[in-house]
Amino acid sequence: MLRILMAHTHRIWSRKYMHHSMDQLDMLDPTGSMTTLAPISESPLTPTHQHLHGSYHSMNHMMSHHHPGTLSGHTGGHHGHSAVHHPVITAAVAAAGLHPDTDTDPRELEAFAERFKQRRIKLGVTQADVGKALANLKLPGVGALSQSTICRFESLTLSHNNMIALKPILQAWLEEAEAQAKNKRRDPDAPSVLPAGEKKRKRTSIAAPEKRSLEAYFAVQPRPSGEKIAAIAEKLDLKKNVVRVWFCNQRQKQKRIVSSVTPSMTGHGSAGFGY
DNA sequence: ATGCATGAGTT
DNA sequence: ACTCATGCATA
Repeated sequence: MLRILMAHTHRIWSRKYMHHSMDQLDMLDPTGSMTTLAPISESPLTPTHQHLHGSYHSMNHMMSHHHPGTLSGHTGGHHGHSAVHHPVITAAVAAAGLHPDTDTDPRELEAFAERFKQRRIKLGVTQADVGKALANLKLPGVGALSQSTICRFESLTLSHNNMIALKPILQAWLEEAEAQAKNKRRDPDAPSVLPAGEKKRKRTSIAAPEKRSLEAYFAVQPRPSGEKIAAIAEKLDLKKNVVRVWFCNQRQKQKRIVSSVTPSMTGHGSAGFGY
């Protein structure tokens, strides 16, 4: 939790003082009138990939998007300072038999995520395997999950609430898997054959220079108005939607337990500061 | 492991 | 138009 609080603090700090090194912020004017959308030193060799996605949209993708039943009981404020953290309240709740935040405690989540990964690997199971296995677990309203989600769970790159919702499910799988491991098991997987004739959608990629600009804008105004988004989009020569989504995703990132901003060292209990 | 995106549910 | 959980595609 200490790490989280510190990371959070740092984040605030960053946004407040970082512009000493970001000259581009001069034209951001988060207070409204944006008459200063002047040209910033942009790299002339900026490949624009955004028009790469012609029509990668097939109805099938929409339909096949099965939602395993949103298993989220997100009741507002999932931010570190819930009343249950108060010593007195915690004691009271504990006395009442209700397990307070033994389940919601970030440290517990972190500890579990690590144990989970170790034991999963010990079992010789991949993240993708776990995701699929969850469906076979047949828990109420629990379907399969992607490799992405399992990975994010293990690396704590999910929201606090998301982690809490997934923990019991993954815990159940782990126990089941280890139980069977004793009885020795193993079966070859089914060959995943993609439904013939499907256009794979292309992932639009935002070039580094544009990304840097977006980050600068975000530092000043994480939630730009539609108009500003449009202006930024035009200025960077990106589609408005791409910019809007970028900001949304950026905001989501901020809410992750572990801010993955440093692609360097990954997943090790020692001084793993995200930043 | 992570970037860009979708879609259901909110505000 | 946003938040949230989640995933395809890709580095």
